[in-house]
Amino acid sequence: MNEKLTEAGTDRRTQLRERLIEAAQETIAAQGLAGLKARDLAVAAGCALGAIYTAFDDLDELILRVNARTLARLEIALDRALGDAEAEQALQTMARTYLNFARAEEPSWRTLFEHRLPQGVAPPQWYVEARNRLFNRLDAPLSQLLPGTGHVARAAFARTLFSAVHGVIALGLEEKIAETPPKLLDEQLEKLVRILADGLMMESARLI
Amino acid sequence: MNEKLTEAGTDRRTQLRERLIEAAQETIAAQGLAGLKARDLAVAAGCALGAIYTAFDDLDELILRVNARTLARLEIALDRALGDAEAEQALQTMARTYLNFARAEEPSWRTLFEHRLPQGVAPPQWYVEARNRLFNRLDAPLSQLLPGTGHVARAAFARTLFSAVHGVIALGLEEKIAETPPKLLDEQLEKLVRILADGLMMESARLI
DNA sequence: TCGAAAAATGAACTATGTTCAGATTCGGGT
DNA sequence: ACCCGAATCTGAACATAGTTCATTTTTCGA
Repeated sequence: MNEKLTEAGTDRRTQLRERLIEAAQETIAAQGLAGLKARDLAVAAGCALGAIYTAFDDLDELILRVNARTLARLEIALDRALGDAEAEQALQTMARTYLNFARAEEPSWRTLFEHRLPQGVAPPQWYVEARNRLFNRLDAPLSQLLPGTGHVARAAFARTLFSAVHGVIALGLEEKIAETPPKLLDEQLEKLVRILADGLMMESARLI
Repeated sequence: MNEKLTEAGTDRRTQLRERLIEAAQETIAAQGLAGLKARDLAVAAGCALGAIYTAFDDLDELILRVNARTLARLEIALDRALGDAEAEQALQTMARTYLNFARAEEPSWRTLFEHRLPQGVAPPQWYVEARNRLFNRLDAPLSQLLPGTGHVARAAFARTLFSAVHGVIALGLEEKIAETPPKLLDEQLEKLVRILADGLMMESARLI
């Protein structure tokens, strides 16, 4: 009967969920969120239209699952690129890796931010946590550039830095036609991070 | 017969367009883009459902018109706040004003970035221009902080700065439930701009 | 082997943007 | 004042969505 809800399992229900997530991921990667249609999804996953709703409450829940996987791939890319570089170099590498990821998986990446839950519905805890893990990646380099800052303050500023870099990339890749030329975007992002790192050093010097 | 297409005019067609833009603006301001429904809009504007499509090609065009007005209000807010303050102070004021505007008109503001045209459709020229005017607001303060930089390079970096600030605000106001506390967002934004201004001064000093 | 519980099915329902054939309104010419 | 053609408006009908649920099919323990 009803197995533990948190357990992975391999029963039919779980397999169906997996096939649906897989199919939705492929559609989103190829055509973006707007290309995801319940009927097409059912065909791709080899199930009936109604079966989608036996595996998930609605498409929103499914999309969140796809987003979680996109976040996981992004984390892997960041960890790989990071290696051991330090301080400003680490920040540069992470920003650059984030840009590369956004370019390589633009529809999936954009879906992370495009998708909105119905008004008043909060994203589930597991999703919020997955998102926050991203910001933590910035903690190490920041603690080098801002020694002596408290953990909480650093976490807050990590989020701010991430958001700033994200903003530059999100708007830079926008407007498919008159998009910022790739080379220019590369340069601008590097310049922004350099200026931020310089500013952080001054901030740090000011405290001494 | 057919008057010039670019002329404002006050014929029935133009009045209908105005009523529709007005009604759509109110709906978007109150309920966001997702709250905009063709049928409700027709009722609000006092016309038949089909009449919407005699005034606009589709809802996308109407939404762009609403966005243009939101941009215009944002520009007014920036100009008012700016006055004559200079350099870092000007940047701080603009960032702060942008945040205030986003908070005061969150659904309208969010619609500026949430709305996506169908794949492959470019936004009309008049809309792109309205958007770009925003970035130009940053040119004056930047030319103080980065004297001797060329106009083109400054324009590019103005866009980058705007995007960074936008990113912090956009992600900071997200997740209605676990949203960043307002006070913290205020502080983070100020800190980011201060660090950027500091970094810009170092950048500038390096060139001498 | 049987029967009840679980799972799957897909037609039907709801909600939404868009179209279009017909009705209505408008304006100029007589 | 009247008519008629052009412009405009109308809303039922259509197309496409997500979602539901009565029915059918499958599963599996007794």
